[in-house]
Amino acid sequence: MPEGKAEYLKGTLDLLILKIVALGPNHGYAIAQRLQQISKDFFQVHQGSLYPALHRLEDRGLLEAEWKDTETGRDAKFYTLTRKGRKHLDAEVVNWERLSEAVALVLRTVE
Amino acid sequence: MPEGKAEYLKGTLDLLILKIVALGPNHGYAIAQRLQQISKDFFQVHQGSLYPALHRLEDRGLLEAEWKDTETGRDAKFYTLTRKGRKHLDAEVVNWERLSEAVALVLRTVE
DNA sequence: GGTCTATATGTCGATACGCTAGGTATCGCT
DNA sequence: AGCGATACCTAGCGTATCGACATATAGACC
Repeated sequence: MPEGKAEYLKGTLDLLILKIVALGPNHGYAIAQRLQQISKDFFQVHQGSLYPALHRLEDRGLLEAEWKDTETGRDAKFYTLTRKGRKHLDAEVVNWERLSEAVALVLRTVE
Repeated sequence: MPEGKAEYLKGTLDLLILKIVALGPNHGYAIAQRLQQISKDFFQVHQGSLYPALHRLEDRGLLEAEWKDTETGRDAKFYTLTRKGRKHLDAEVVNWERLSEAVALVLRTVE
């Protein structure tokens, strides 16, 4: 129920994360920030959604993780898109386009 | 995992059902058929998803049910959109537009 | 030195949704 | 009599997201 806050990631989270990582290797916290920023605050990924999602994607071999220092000298886990992840991302993008087109078809129906 | 079949209703099912019923009162089985037809076979609502969704919407006061005869003389439960359901549908449409616009924003990012 | 905020990662339990797989019954066709 | 399509339903499973919590460090401010 969208009481109060109305953000719902309806299964698009994996797609969005993969896309952000495709822009360049990044760590979880920064991925969430970029997502929020690019989407003009529409997407606010909570930590309880973010980290399990990243682990899921890593387990499936779509992302690779490596501990590195950030610019501020702190440790963070940087994720990189694997070849498999790139393929999956491309497929998911097509999938999303088909889905949104199908929804648009239904919503446009007036008869 | 979308192996084999790739249909996924990711939380849009309520929206789609409300929209179909908004076209005119209808019963469950026919709603699923119209949805499949309008979406050019993209959406194939399984009965295990369909009926619980209808009950959910009825419980929330967004749909009203009434047993009536179909043209073929058989009983079927016809659903009608309530005033509350109409409001909810309108809000959900706006919500969907915002969501798909936000996803598009992310997917369009190239930098 | 102590406190606070932002950064950064993680887990746990609850909740909700869609799917698979079953079940019931009626109608029309062959 | 048998079959497929119509029409309704439930139970159990997997899984994704959320809310709340836990942990730790760096920098700023007093």
